[in-house]
Amino acid sequence: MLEERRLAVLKAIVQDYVATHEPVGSKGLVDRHQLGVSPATIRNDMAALEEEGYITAPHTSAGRVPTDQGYRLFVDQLSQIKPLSPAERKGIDRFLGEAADLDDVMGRTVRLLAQLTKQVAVVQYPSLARSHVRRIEFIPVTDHKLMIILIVDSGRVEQRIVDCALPLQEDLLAELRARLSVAVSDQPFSSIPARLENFDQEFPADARPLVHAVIASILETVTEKLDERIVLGGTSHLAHYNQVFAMSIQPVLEALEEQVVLLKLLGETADSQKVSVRIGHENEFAGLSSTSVVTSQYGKENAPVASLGVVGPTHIDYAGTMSTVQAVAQYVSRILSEN
Amino acid sequence: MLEERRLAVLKAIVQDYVATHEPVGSKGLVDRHQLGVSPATIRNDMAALEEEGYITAPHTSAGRVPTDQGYRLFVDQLSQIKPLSPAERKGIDRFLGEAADLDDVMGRTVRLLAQLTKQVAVVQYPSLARSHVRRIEFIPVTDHKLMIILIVDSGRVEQRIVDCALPLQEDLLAELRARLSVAVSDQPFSSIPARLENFDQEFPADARPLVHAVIASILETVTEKLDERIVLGGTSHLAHYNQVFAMSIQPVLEALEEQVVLLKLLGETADSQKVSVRIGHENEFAGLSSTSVVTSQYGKENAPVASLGVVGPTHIDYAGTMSTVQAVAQYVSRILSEN
DNA sequence: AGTTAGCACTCTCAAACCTTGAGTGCCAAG
DNA sequence: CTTGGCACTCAAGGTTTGAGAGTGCTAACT
Repeated sequence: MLEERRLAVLKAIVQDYVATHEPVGSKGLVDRHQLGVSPATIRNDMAALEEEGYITAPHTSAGRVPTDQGYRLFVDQLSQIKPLSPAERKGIDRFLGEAADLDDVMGRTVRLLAQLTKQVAVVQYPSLARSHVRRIEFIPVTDHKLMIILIVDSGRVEQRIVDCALPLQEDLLAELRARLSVAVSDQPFSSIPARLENFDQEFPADARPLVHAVIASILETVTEKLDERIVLGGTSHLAHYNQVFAMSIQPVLEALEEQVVLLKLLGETADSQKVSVRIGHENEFAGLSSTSVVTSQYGKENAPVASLGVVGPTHIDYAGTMSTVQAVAQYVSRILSEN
Repeated sequence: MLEERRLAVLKAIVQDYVATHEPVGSKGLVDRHQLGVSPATIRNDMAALEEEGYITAPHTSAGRVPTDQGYRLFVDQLSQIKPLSPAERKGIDRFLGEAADLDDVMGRTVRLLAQLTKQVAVVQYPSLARSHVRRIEFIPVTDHKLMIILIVDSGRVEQRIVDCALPLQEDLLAELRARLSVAVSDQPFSSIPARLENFDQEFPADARPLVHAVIASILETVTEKLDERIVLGGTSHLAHYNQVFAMSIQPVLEALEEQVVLLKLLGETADSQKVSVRIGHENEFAGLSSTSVVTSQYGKENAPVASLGVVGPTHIDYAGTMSTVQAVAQYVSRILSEN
């Protein structure tokens, strides 16, 4: 009985605060919600909630504001993902459906997410680490230079140029390509280092320099280039908080400029198809300690290839944002699998 | 005589205002600069300068602030590009010298520019429109799918996949590649549409579908993909102005998110090796009307391939910024020509 | 002529002060 | 356990005041 109402009060507080961005008091609560009790009773509940750390008062005589912990409880137990309206779904479908190549898909996705949520959107390119090599090709550029092209199943194409001490020999290249093809085709990137471990043993000694150079280059691509690509959008929405809310966006902008931070942000997405939410101080990075991050993975059912999401203030509309992120992730998954 | 001192006064005002970001008064001017006259005399000059529109007073009893027109005069006549210190040159050299591939060069450049100038940095990838095709290659992906790879002299590699109605024939492809090679190798992109105009005539009728598809795809790459790539960095520096100066960064962030705007910004760079400066309202876009843009082209001596620059407040350190932008552009040019 | 000192005037900024109102916590009664 | 009543607290907004910075003007000086 009492427990139940307290949760209802917390829910109402979060909803009101998200809507108005102003501390919410007991009077307003009973006005705007059918709680069936008087403000005084609500005050008692609020005192209890504050005691337990779910809400806090900015100062003696203001209303209450949810804490990170309060939002957490709200997200975990009190909010349900609301399905998008058919119109929204159709809009997403149409906008993303027009995309031509991978770059286009990523670009459109980030703009779409930013626009729908009115927040900063973050979209990661399909991760090489979780992709498979589809093909490998060589293009001799000059006598001593070879371009290696890796075609990846997610649609990405990686290329790299190798400098070789000795002139390239066509037949050797063909041989190398054939064997490499067998060795790495349709294999996950993560398994490639192991697969190429003793690869050079199959070749005669005089072919080793070239083989080594090529393998080294591939390994470099496979490991180094794993610093994935990320696109960002909607940063101008940040300026809004700055004015309305008294919070500096500098640290946030700084964090968003760091690829490393973004990668970790998206990388920490729970390994499930569900949407993941990190609230305020749950974020590892100090600069993001007053923001919430809503992410989801996309890709095949059980084999996500990357993540996307949005970064917003902690007083974000969790239900709406979560559903949008989830929907967009699903659409991107579908579009990618169609190619 | 009188003209000369007035200019000196304007110069001093700009310098002081850039340094302090506060309106500068007659008293402070004579204190900080050796003008050899009394404040009262300066006041007369200031009144004249205001009359002519070079400076303005925020309110009755504050000092003066340069107008866009004032900055313009300062940049054109009163400031000289100061050479970088050897230490700075060395720093640039070392940092950019480590770059591996084109992506790396661009990424490092934008970070470097942002860090050196403490402003938002904008770097455009070498423009395809001003590049030359170095090679063209085909990779059959499936029976009906062909990947076309364009290797560009600036280091970019463009790829595109063509869907073909008929199965691909190896010999036809080889033939096509050979002829295309002759037709477009070492030619500027801009000339390609013309060169491919009647290209299909050389082939037998039954080969036309494939030839058409390939040509269409190349033309598409050549024209559509011309929406160039641009990287952005140092946006967090914007937050600083927001706090110190009372100017909203929202419109600026919005403008910076629009590829189109950025492209135009960089595209308008004067066609010379010199640094170009656009001040305040000289910028076409309303969102950037309180910012200054300092850009320079980079590339070969007489054949620039793209532009880079920074976006900052109108009260930016023009001399320092211009020299930094110029130096970075030169280094990037050198590094690119080395490959 | 051009330059200077002197002076009255204007206007912003910051501090001090007051008032208002929202919201709380507690208590005693239902 | 709930509720109405009441005293209390505190932030926010408005007003007043004083100080300070800077200007424009005039009259005298070189």
